[in-house]
Amino acid sequence: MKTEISLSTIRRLPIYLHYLKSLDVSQPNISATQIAGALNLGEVQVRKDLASISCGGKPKVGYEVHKLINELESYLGANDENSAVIVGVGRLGQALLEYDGFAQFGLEIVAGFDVREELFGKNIGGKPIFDEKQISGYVKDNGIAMAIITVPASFAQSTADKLVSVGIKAIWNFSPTHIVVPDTVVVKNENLAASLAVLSKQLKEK
Amino acid sequence: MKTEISLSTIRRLPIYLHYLKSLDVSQPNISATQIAGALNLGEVQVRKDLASISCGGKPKVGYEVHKLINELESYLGANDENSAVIVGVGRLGQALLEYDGFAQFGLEIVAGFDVREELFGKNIGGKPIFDEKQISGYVKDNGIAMAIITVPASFAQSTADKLVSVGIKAIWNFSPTHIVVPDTVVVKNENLAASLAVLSKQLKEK
DNA sequence: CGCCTATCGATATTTTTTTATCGATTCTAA
DNA sequence: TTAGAATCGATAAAAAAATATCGATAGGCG
Repeated sequence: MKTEISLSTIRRLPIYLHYLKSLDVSQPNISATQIAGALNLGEVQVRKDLASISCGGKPKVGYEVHKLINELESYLGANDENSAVIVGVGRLGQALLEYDGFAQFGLEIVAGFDVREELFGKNIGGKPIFDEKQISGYVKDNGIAMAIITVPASFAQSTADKLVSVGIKAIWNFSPTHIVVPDTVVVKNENLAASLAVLSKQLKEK
Repeated sequence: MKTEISLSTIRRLPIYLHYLKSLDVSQPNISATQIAGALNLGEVQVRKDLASISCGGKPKVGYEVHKLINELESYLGANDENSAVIVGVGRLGQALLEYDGFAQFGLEIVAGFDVREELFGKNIGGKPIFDEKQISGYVKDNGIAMAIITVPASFAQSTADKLVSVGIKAIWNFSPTHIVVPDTVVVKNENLAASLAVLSKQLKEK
């Protein structure tokens, strides 16, 4: 199927992938009903989501688990632009550099950048840390398209501007501020405090 | 106005709040048009969102900035259940313990829990770290309703089960696994790797 | 083999969210 | 003091997402 896949669907695909991988290998097939039950989703929704990336299951037996995993991985991971850099190697930046779940999606954080001299040349999570001044060269030389911003809020927008100017096309911003970028660039503002506030709000509404 | 506020709207409220706070104090009023322009949203959407929590602005002049901030803060922060604990004091847990943006929403992370003895009694970000065995008592004694899970994936579900059993009502899960909880509990699964994968996907679709 | 059940995929319906339109209100200024 | 522009709030329309319905098909079983 080749219609446009909605963002809501794309967001659920990694969840399916993860769940399928957690299954016992001895289970060759799985039904949408079962997936829906395990993940607390509607079974029709699961079928629709899977229909958008899979070539289909069989009535009564469901989908082949390994085939589905392949299809999900190839959809999510088939991506040339899969390297990212981190700007701002504080606690959070370090946590992300050491986080080992990215590879599952064919993604890799390849380097960190900071302004603090004492970090230059260090290795964190096996990734080198460089002087922030070198970002431009590094990004251009290596054709990097994605960047993660974990600098203090007051530097977030200027960092984003700089990244955009050197050719970054996707930004994941963890600074507690909302950055604005040109339409040609994809940005996800991840405000942790705001997320917790929303959760707290949901809790209260119950 | 007292109609149910949609989750999409609630998610945008912290963004408005943050933006308003970033404004020059000398600006007493602001229009939906201006907010929409700065944040890249539709101006009607901004008006509708604000209408749900504010008692209104005036034509031609817009909204009063300080009043709007108050209204947003009181909506987002007026919450008794505003203390959270963190389970799993690794890099990410530490980063969150030191993160200072939560107070803005009237939220506080009050303690961390881990299984590693060498952490017991330590202070991180001014917050005490305890033995995970003490969670139950702590949560009950202090009436904590929210918990953040930053343990390795393989312990995430069991940690969640335990938290639910001691009375936690909202869980923010950072382990790269999808946890399932009873309907009475609010959960947000925050899979960092999956988020980056989605961003990467969006980038590719362009 | 023929019936029953689980499940798929497609289409239709409902609900939710976003966007557009328009009359009413308030300020500015001639 | 009246014309004009900016902006609000409400209602309507459109778009997107979630959910329900239903015929078709594959396997199990008498």
